[in-house]
Amino acid sequence: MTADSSRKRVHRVDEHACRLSEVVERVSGKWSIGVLLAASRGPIRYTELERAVPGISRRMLTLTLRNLERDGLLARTVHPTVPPKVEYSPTSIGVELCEALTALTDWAQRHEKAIEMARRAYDAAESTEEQTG
Amino acid sequence: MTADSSRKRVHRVDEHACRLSEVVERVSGKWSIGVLLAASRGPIRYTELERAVPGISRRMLTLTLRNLERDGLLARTVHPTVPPKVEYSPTSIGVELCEALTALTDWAQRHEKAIEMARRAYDAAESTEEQTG
DNA sequence: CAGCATCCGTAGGGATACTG
DNA sequence: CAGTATCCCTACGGATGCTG
Repeated sequence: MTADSSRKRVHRVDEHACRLSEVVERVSGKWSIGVLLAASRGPIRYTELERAVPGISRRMLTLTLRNLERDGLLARTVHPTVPPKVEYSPTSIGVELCEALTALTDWAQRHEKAIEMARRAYDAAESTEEQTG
Repeated sequence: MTADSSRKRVHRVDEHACRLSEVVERVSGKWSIGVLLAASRGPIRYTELERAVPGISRRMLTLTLRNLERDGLLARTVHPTVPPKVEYSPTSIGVELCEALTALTDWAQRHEKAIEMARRAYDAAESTEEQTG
């Protein structure tokens, strides 16, 4: 911490934040994580994914797959047979992303109790405030 | 990889995916990352945040701060002076989260070119398909 | 089987005027 | 200064019928 840096340097956070936001947006959305992880196991078919990600609709499965494919995280392979067979596999950068995401999973596991308590405390404080007013 | 695990075990992905989704949801939303990182520098005031996160409205700044505070990632300190002074600081788990997020930033930095190319390739393929049809 | 097309509801977010 | 309250709008996502 230099004398200069104490002058409230807001800058430089931006590039970092921007890059990070893009990654997060990539895996945000209600189903992206589920689909990505399910497909990260190796080749998996459309209908298998549908069962592997409970509650997802065909529409959302397709949309999510297209997005992941577009970003190069998943590869789509069509086998020109009848009936059609389509398989989704993780790409190398898709696998790497999953690995990077484990840092978040670890964090979540370490602090899930703390977060739960923080929420309870916050909500409790909110409702007592209403009583006071 | 045991013989058993080759039997397309879809299960167990779920817990992992679920935990992960919750973390991602926590930092998803258009402004969460920006605010979190800006505040992770140490105590910072409301108006300073407003400038540190360009483009954010008061409404969204407040909403984002409340969410981060509720999850215990940020702490809010009110100094009962006039004019009022409110400072936001990262909590320990907030700091840890930022550290965990660097894994994603690294990934993004390593592959930003590849992603860009994947997108271009995908979009190009899409538009040529339209021509063919 | 693996999608695409359509309709529709909700929640996230933008702009901004007002206030303790 | 540090918010709240209000209005509005669009993008995400759910449900479902159709098709190569």
